[in-house]
Amino acid sequence: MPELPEVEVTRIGLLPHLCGRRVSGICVRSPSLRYPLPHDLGARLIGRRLAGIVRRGKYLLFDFEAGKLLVHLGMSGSLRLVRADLPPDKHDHVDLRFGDLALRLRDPRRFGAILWLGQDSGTHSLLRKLGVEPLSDGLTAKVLHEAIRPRRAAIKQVLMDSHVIVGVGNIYASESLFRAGIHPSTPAYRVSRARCARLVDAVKGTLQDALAAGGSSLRDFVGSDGKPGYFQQQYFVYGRADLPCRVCGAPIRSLRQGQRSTFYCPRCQR
DNA sequence: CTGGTCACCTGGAAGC
DNA sequence: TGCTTCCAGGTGACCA
Repeated sequence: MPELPEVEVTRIGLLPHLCGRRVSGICVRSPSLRYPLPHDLGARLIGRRLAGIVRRGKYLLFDFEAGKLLVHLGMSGSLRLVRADLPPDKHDHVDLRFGDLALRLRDPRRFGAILWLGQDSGTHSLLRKLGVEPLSDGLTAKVLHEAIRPRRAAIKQVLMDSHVIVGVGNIYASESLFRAGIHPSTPAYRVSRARCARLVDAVKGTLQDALAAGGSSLRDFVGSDGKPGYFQQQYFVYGRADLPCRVCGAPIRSLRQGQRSTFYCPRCQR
């Protein structure tokens, strides 16, 4: 599920409930996710006050002042707030307890991650080489154009490269290219400056719309089923192979790029 | 450096 | 019904 909008919706949903509260206990039910879980999580966290939650790309950083807890949701992860006495599901791997509330990580595929970063959070290898934040002023046509100029790979794959731009996953890469009218197989270096400008607007617009769709249903975040609404979003092309393009009616096509499926409209995207 | 492929893991849907 | 195969929203490691 989680691309940037879902991660951000999660962050915004958690913040008002947890900020300023202290960890009263932890429960680890699985030895490892993508990486082994820190063995000393309890010692690091219990009694610590959560000062804030920031997002970098698809990483959430829980700021406990003494250090930061990095959480990544992988392909199938979700974070929910539940009553601490709610029995865990099979794939509920970790609880961080804040009094009678528990922040519960569920991740069936276990591609997610929890790491303790200590003080040097900015220099951690997972974060150091990340690209520009798409919703920040740092992403401009000029920046994108220069970043992709040396790249011969398909624009769709470069768009998903987190060392170029963070947070654009498989769904929103297809959606953004549709909005920009760019064919996903176009070699990145051949995307002109003018088309980079369209693409920048498309990426920002796509992510912002998804964010708005998710944010609009955040009311029930606590104790909810963990699906804060972003599934209602209507995609232009993703998952719509053979269906008519919502703009021109031509059948949407799909192809494989780097073992991922891509969807596009052969008439709207050149 | 770059681009291509693989691996990690589980579950749901489709095919036979 | 039951077995097999394919596919899934991420990303780092490894190779040429």
